[in-house]
Amino acid sequence: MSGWEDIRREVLARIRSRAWPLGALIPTEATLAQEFGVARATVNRALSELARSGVLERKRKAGTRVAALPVRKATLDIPVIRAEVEARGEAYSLRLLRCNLAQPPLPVLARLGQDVGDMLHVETLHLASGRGFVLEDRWLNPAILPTPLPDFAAISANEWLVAHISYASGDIRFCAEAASDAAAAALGVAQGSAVFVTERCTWAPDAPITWVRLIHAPGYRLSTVL
Amino acid sequence: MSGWEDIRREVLARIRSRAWPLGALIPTEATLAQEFGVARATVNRALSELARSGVLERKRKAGTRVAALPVRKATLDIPVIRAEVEARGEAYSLRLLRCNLAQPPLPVLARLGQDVGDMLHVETLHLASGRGFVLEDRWLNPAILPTPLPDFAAISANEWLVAHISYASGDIRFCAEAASDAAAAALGVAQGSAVFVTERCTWAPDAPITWVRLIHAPGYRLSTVL
DNA sequence: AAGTGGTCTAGACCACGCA
DNA sequence: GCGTGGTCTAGACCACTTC
Repeated sequence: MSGWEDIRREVLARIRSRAWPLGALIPTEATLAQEFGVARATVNRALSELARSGVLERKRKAGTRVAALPVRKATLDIPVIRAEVEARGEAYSLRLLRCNLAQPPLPVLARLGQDVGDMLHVETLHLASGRGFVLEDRWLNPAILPTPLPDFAAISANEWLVAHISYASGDIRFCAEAASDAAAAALGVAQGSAVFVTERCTWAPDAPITWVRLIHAPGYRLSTVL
Repeated sequence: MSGWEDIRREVLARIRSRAWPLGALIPTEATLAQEFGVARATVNRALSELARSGVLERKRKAGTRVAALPVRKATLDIPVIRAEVEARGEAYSLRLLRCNLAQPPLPVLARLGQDVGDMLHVETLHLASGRGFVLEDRWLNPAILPTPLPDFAAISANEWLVAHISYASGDIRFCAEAASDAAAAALGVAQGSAVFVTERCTWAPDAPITWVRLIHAPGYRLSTVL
């Protein structure tokens, strides 16, 4: 009954009960360690976790305070599309719509921040039980690809990348858009339907890897627990 | 040069270079501690962080392996709406559109999982520099509210809650929808526009607190780094 | 300068989950 | 069983930040 999770719970209880009001300084790690009868490292673990989830704000010398305007931090799981489809108990398949070298449009270049000349343009339709699930529009830096090219009709670019260029850094954005005619046709929905769009950019330490836009079929939801 | 972050970097490098292939077992903490010349706790910290971000999968006795089908984990910051508007350098204001007791509709009850009778229905329009930014449709459990009621025309329900019922648990979902006529009118956009919708549910340990739907004006984006 | 959190160590015990 | 990761301890040093 005095693991770091117990201490975390107790600290949370004091915050909820207003014993430690929003914005207030709380006692130092050393003090709490003595009070709870544990090592300072244990208190540190509990408080660090709370800081990570946005409940506390910690600064050296300044001490630890209860976040005044809490920024909740939620963790999203971003699986590869095939895993996502199979997790729903549906059969996954894909259709390669396009795969050719071309000059990427300006918005893509702008997001990648670097012009590497022609890039490989790959369009893939991901299907769940034969119905359109996600339309993927991707630009790949050819410098990171092997020759001959992987067969993107057999393994999605998505999946090839995680298996071969794994663990790059990048950013991700989500927004809502009206489906373009082409996207609506590919997904088999009414043109102009509201669709959920994921846009991702990834870089190797030195060069851009890929820019990708995923247009999800209507009804798609992203969810997580707080 | 041998903090846990250095070890984390080195492990990531070995994974990227395929010295440790996807799905493979990696050496035990004790072994790596010896190899790197650090305490086991330091290796543990590095590997735990990598497991948290989805790069490694760890199990007692079974050991640590490189994730075969990595599920990237991204962290989302979910700020209070006012902070979000002000972070864009715009002036925040709000308009209270509705605040009355009523029986919540079935979908809301279903999500809350418990019927507490009439709930307080609060509709708020959040404005950024006078333009519609978010339309908030909220149902509150009156049992958690003080009497007299907080003045939701002065402080948004959103903000009142984080200040008074802070750090509850809940879940959150994001999706794209076509704006309803009422929502489109309130936000001043064309009816049927694609809008980004956030739906959140929060519970106290014993009773539901609130269900809320945020309809964001077109152009809204949720973003984070991977 | 001094106080606070961040990290590291060396050792220990425990909980889980394979065999 | 028994090997592995998960956690705890007591102590130490360091880095950052405010004073």
